[in-house]
Amino acid sequence: MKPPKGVIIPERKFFLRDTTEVAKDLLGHFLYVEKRDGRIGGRIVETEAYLFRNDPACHAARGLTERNKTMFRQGGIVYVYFIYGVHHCLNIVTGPEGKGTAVLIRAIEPIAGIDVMFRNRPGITTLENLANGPGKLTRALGITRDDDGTDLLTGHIRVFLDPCLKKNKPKIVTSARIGIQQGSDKLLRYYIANHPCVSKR
DNA sequence: GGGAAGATGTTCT
DNA sequence: GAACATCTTCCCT
Repeated sequence: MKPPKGVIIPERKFFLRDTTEVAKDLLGHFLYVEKRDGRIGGRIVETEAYLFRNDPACHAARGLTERNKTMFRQGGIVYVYFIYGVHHCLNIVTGPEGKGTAVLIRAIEPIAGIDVMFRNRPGITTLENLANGPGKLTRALGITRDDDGTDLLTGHIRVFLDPCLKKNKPKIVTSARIGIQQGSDKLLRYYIANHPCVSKR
């Protein structure tokens, strides 16, 4: 994929770091998908970390299975799973191979291919509601289990870094993760303060 | 604007 | 058979 003008292309080591660091550092940067309809995507505004060690909410916590095996690959790989019989969720694997940790992308601010996203989300009328939640985001971007295992450094899904954030760091809010029972006491959800596209305050 | 209900594939007990 | 990293619709205030 041809990167947008002025962005920085991350190296593999960006994703091989500590999961909570990656989850925070992804905020404000760009996520793009390029398929039949051209390049669509936007700015990441909300993430959650899933840690494996001591984290029962993490899919990898119960060991390697057919469903979660992608989570045990090296950092920078996309892990997509199907939930509630209805929705897909997009994760970015972090750490070295075999670690079993990942960052859930919970929301983006749409920037490119907005018309395509509206087409993918019939009935939605506002920009804020287009991708402000993990299931909504995958629907808007057209991501399914077929995209599981895509490498963010070479594939049709990419992360690009915004150089402007080095000077203007976004204000990050930390909170408990959403929609889980076990491990809900851990503060592993991160989002950009006062951003309209965050799923929940 | 908010709470309840329903949809429904895949994994695990 | 239950649980699940969710979203939408419907009805109420």
